[in-house]
Order: sequence, then C-alpha cells, then structure tokens
Amino acid sequence: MSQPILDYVARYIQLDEDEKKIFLSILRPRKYLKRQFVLQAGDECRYETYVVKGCLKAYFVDPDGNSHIVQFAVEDWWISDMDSLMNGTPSTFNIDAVEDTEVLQIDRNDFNNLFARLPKFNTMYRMMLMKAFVSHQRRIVDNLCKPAKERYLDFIARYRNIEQRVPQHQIASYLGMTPEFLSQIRRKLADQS
Amino acid sequence: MSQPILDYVARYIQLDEDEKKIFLSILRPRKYLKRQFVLQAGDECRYETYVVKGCLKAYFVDPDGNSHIVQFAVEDWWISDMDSLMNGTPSTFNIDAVEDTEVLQIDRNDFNNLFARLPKFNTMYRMMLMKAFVSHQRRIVDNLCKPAKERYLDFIARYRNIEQRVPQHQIASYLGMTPEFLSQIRRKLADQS
DNA sequence: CGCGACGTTGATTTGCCTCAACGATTGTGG
DNA sequence: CCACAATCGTTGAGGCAAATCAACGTCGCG
Repeated sequence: MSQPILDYVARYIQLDEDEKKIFLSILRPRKYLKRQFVLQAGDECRYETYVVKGCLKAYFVDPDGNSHIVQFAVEDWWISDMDSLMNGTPSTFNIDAVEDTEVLQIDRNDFNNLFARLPKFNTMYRMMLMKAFVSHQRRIVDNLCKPAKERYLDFIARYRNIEQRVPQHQIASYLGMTPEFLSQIRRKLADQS
Repeated sequence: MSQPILDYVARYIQLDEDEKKIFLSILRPRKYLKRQFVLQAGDECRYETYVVKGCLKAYFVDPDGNSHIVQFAVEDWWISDMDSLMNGTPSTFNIDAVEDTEVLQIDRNDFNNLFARLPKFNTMYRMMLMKAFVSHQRRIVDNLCKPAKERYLDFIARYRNIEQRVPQHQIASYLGMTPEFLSQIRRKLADQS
C-alpha cells in the first residue's frame, strides 16, 4: 500500500529509517467510490491527497453552472485545493472520484508541520511545484494559441492512459471546449483516416 | 539597491548576518534598456531574475509568428524560463524589457546550489511556488470560462499599476485576445459610462 | 522630416457554442 | 428480471464571440 509513495519520494530525496517512519505515520489510507466527493467547493480542504490507485478530478463550477476540470490525478499524482490547504480559506474547487480510488492523505496540520519536522520535504515539494509551474505555463500558452483539435491531439498523445479511463465530455471540459464540439473533432479525425 | 530584495526575503524567512552576506554575494545587479532582450527563446536561461525597478515580460512566439505574453514582472517580482533554468534545456520563452529596468540576477549554478547552501531558501521558494500554483490555476480557469470583456476588467482591477505602464496590445496578448478586439471592448465600456 | 510603434474602426469570416433531438449503455429499485 | 432513469456520445441547425484583413490617424523619435 505504501510502497508506491515511498518510491515516489525516493525519486526526489533520500530518507533514513526514522524519517520514513515519521512520514508513514502521518499518511491516512482511504477509499472513495466512483462519483464520491473528496472535497466540496466552499469547504475547507483538509488533506493533501496522493492517489495510489484510481482517478480523481478537480473542477470548478462557474456561476452559470458549467463545470471546468482543472486537473486529473491518476496513480502517483497529488491533488488538493492548494489555496484552501495553505490558508484555510474555503475551497473553490470540487474534487471527486472518476472511478473507485484508493488514496493516502496527509492532514492539513500535519502537512503544514511536515516541512519543519522533516526539512528534506521542502526540497521535494519545491521540485514538484517547479514541475507543476512549468506545465501550468505551457497549458496557459497552449490554451491561448492552439485550436481545439490540436489541444485534443496533444492531450491524447501526452495522457493516453487517462484518455481511456475518463468519459469524453470530461476531457472536453479539461480542454476547454463543449462535448458536442469534441465529438465533431473526433468524427473528422476518424473520417480522414 | 539590495534593500528591496532583503525585505522581500524577510517576508518569508529570517536570515542571520552570515546568511545575508552569502545571499547578497550571489546577486548580480544589471540594467536593461527598453526592448532589450533578457533571454531569447532557444538559448539556455542562465539567470533567475528579480526586478528592482522597471518591467519585464516573458512571451512565447508561436509557429505563425504571433506572440503570447505569459508573464509581466514589475518591481518585486521574479521572472525566468523555469524549465530551462532547472534543466538546462533550451528556453521556449523570450524575456525582454517593457521599459528601462534594473534587476538582480542569480546565476543558474548559484541558484541550483543555493538550496543546499542555505536550506531556508527551500522554504521561501516553496511558498512562492505555492502562490504561483494557485494563481496559475485561477488563470487557466478564467481563460476557459470568462469572456474577453470580463478578463480585461479583472486584469485592470488586479493590476492597475501594470495596466498603465504596458502598451495595450501587450495586455491583449496576455489576456489571449487580439488588440483590435480589446480596442472594441474599451470603446463599448467608454460609451456606456 | 520620415519611419516605426501604437491604437482605432469597419467589413467580413470563422471557430466554437447553444439548443434540441436522438440512440446506446449502464445501473438501479421494485 | 424487467422498467425506467440517468449517463454518455452523436448529429444537425442556427447563432455569436472573437479573429482576420485592411485602412487610417497619431505620436514619439532618430
């Protein structure tokens, strides 16, 4: 159960046995059923969540009721409402399960103390955030300058494993287009091949 | 010259005199003239750059030759091509000066060593990145679900100081619309008030 | 002066959305 | 085990937000 996350951590930092013990002690395993909420917008985000098996998604529901997916998290990914987790403000995103999912969670207090107790985690988290920074910037640029068809092709090239596990209309939401339009794009691609 | 950056750092971490000395020793002051390049796409990003006075911008030029501004950096902001800075890969962004600008720069090697030499900086940088993470996510969502007019109004509300220093077509680029369309939006706003 | 950067305006086009209707599945309670 | 609802994808007609293209006026500056 905890081996994947230890491997994950080991890619960034080396822990001694004591540190491993402390780290493992703050992880709480939990399961979510498909469609079950991990976090509802407006609530305080109480956990940083690591996905062991399954798939979660974070999404924003705008005033018109349309929902916009900001992140998928499959195996070996982390997900949370960072703003709420840092500051205790009400979260703006919902997080729920795309399929039945097993996670390991770190409580908000433990998370905020973690960096003082085990300073090495500063390094790991900083490096994770730097990678996220880069991919966020790329996503912003791509959304600005690439047409819908190209964004779709990029997505399936990069996340082939996600594409097959998530309903098509959710991919459309992630890519910033309507499900009808994505359907149209796929038809044209199928016709010409 | 260095006081602003010390104040900046002090908002996140407390340095003793030795640490201050080390930190200051890796900062290189430099001036850029309006329109001068700080970094050209394809080159290796050699510096993390802190703006003391003036304004820089980072932008991506797409295959059609259109440029898309990903970030402005005015006083007290940092700017770089993070991917290139981390990994030494060719940068995808250009960075240049919107106006005459004074900066403090940290060389790529010093930057990568900084966290080992002065571990406190892990904490500071992690916290900076967490804030950036949140604002990137918000920008992604806003670009997906807000119409152009609203994005413009949000921008001038949040960055009134930037709006007055940067040519209008660059703001349009940052907001992901054409300069013609932004001009139209502004006319309508002016008419009805 | 003359050129380049900047903003504006209008005509036209287009990428994508809206709305509505329709099968195919899946799942679920009676 | 069936009936009915919910979820999901598809298709087409029509509409709109924003892009494109082209022309023009202004300003600052070498």
